[in-house]
Amino acid sequence: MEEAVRNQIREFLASKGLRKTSQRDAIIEAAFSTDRHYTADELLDMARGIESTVSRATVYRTLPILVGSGLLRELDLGQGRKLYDPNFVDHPHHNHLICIDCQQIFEFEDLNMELLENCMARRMGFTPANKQLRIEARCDELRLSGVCRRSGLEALAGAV
Amino acid sequence: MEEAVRNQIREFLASKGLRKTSQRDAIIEAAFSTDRHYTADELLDMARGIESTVSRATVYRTLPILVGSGLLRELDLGQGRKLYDPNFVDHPHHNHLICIDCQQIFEFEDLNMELLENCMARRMGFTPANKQLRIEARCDELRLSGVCRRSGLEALAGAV
DNA sequence: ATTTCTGCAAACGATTTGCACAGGG
DNA sequence: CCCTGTGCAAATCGTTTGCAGAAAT
Repeated sequence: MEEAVRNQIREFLASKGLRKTSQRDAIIEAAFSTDRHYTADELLDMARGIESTVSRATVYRTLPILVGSGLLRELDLGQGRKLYDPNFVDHPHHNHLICIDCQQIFEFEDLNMELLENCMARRMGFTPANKQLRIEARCDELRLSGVCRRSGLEALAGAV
Repeated sequence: MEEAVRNQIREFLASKGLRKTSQRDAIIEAAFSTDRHYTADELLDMARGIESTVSRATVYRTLPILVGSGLLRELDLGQGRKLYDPNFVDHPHHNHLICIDCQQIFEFEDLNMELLENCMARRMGFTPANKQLRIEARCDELRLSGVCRRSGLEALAGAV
């Protein structure tokens, strides 16, 4: 976890009068020790690797705090559970493409899209606060060659 | 409900060997009798207005069929429950702006955005199948004048 | 000492499912 | 008749919450 992130979080907690506990520390440390997406439960596992007394409830109570700090992003990609994305600071405007074939999530950024979204919102009389674009798509390579290097998946015969 | 939609659904059910029942009829009739978004539970209420024996289970079992037919769109706007949008046929590429102040959902379309999304997906080696853009935003009018004329109005905006 | 935090377990709410019966073809 | 469709109620699953004790300030 970067020192800058650690400091920002520390400041945020202090500004809200929130206390420093070993459980929160462990959750925070775990939350920013990767650049991959994770679920609340996966974060629980990671945090328990640092501090074994962390409970699921505390993870669920801490996540909204981190999201509120602006350093962690909450994603709902429509899979029945939320994902958390610590990659938010470095890439604040990234979008997500979900492969229908292998379920992998790919991040991408595009300045034009970002501008266009802001433009649309303003035109309607709003100031955008949070945007999420989700594209579900099929892998071309899998369809054309039968194999996808990204996933190692092989296409079923006859699949379109 | 438009006759064209009714016919398309009828054909779809027949092509899948699905039977015609009074409950399904009522659900289908209800599903396409409005152009507003609704939840599964709201659809249950509407369908019961037509055929009182409709159960929640049947609604939940019928919804995926309608979505599969391509005439009804499933939305997950990150509110913990799914929304269904019968407006899909007329406006296949619309996006959603959710007002943080009044929670109203506004639909809008933009050709450039549509093109850009397709372009991004193809550049990454994918063929897009389903796209969903969600913008959460604050109402400028409410912020500036303290009142929003839209609040209390129809949620389906005429924005283009 | 005061107040926030915590773990536990129960509660929650949308959705799914097993079952035995109803009803469409 | 056969087999799909149905209602009911119980099960699921991620997430939230009430409570009493633990810990931070």
